[in-house]
Amino acid sequence: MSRGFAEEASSATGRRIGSPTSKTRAVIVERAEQLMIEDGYASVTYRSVAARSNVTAGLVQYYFPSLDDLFLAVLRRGTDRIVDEVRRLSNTDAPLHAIWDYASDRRGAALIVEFMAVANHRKAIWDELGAGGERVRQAQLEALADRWPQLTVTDQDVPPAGLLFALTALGRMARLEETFGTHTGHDEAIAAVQRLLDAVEPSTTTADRHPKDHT
Amino acid sequence: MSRGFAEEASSATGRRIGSPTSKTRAVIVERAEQLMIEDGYASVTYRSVAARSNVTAGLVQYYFPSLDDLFLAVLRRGTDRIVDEVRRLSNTDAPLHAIWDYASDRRGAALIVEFMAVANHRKAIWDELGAGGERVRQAQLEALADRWPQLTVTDQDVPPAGLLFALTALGRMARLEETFGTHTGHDEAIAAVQRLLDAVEPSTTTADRHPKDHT
DNA sequence: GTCTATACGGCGATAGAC
DNA sequence: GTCTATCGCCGTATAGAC
Repeated sequence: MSRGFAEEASSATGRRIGSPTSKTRAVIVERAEQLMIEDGYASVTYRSVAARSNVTAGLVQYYFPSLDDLFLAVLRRGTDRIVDEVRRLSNTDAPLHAIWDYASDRRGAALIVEFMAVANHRKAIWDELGAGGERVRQAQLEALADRWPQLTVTDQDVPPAGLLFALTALGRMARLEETFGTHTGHDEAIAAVQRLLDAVEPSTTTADRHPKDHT
Repeated sequence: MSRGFAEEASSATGRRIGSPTSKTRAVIVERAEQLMIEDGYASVTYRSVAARSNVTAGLVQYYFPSLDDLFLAVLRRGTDRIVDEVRRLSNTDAPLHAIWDYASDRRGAALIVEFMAVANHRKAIWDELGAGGERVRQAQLEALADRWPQLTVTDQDVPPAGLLFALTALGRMARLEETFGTHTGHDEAIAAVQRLLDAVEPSTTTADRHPKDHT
């Protein structure tokens, strides 16, 4: 799921940049993602990432001339991983349950908040986040559309894309609000979704559904 | 809609703090909110707020010993304003439409992203954001519960709180994703919501519904 | 290609003078 | 109430060692 083009955020000064395939570089991206999840994006500094990666701050800058370049790398790696996982999970015979599980993922919701915050006023990351969102949703839609004729959606004439978005919005927002201590209405709405899902997609496969976390 | 207690975020050092009723203070809070909406919370610095308010950075710090105190003041003022507005809007004979309009507000979605980002790893703001979310939702639920018996919700046996959350989640998430350029499924889901709303709450009142922005 | 050392202005925050 | 001086950390840039 690599992309094949660069599109860096840093200014076009004549500085040298480390190889994209460097082992050190990969470690830095991984540690930066850890820091971002644990302490928020504001805690991702050259100095803090360097300390976690056991390298110097200058070396981090060698691979990522600006912090935005580092955020972009973390975002891309994450999106690629998610698209792969969505493809894998959706190709079961319970695509709707898979979508719901993905939307209800806690770690995913937390990372998305961070990236929305980072991206909100930085164009390069803004673009990548929007494109990444579409990439994921299109992958989901593809898997869903394949199975659509076999599903018994009696409820309303809401097309697959609409149902996909609705499930995503409900799951994500519940997790988001939950994070901040707002709960009113969650149980009632989630119960309704579960009922709908189980009616449309009888659990012929695994018994343990709706895990709260995954990688 | 004031709160009546302080609960500051700043450390309990023995520093002097400006009066909460100061005119200068009110100007600072207003300018800080402007900056936050326009350029994001990361652009809210003592120096930038001071410049906008035509005072020195030191004076801003006299009223808000830490930046968190300033964010808290902006958040509280905003929540109070929203609760008032929700109370006013919900006491029409179309509470569901009012909820939907509120959830679909663009400015609201943008501010919430900013505050989620600020609050994510700062306890004092985290608490206030969660409590504020509940305050708003309870106000909405109150208005909705009053009219619930008169509404013809045929769809499923989803209780008022669940419907309230679902409408909020769908509207907010659509606006959020829209901000970043993700659109797939929005039109389909929103059309379904509109159909549901119009069926349950026939438009006996105003004709122009679903405004995209309000204060 | 990898990596280090150093410098600069802006930042939040503190202490204290007017 | 208002404002200044100061401190340590930050992103970023540069010059150069291996």
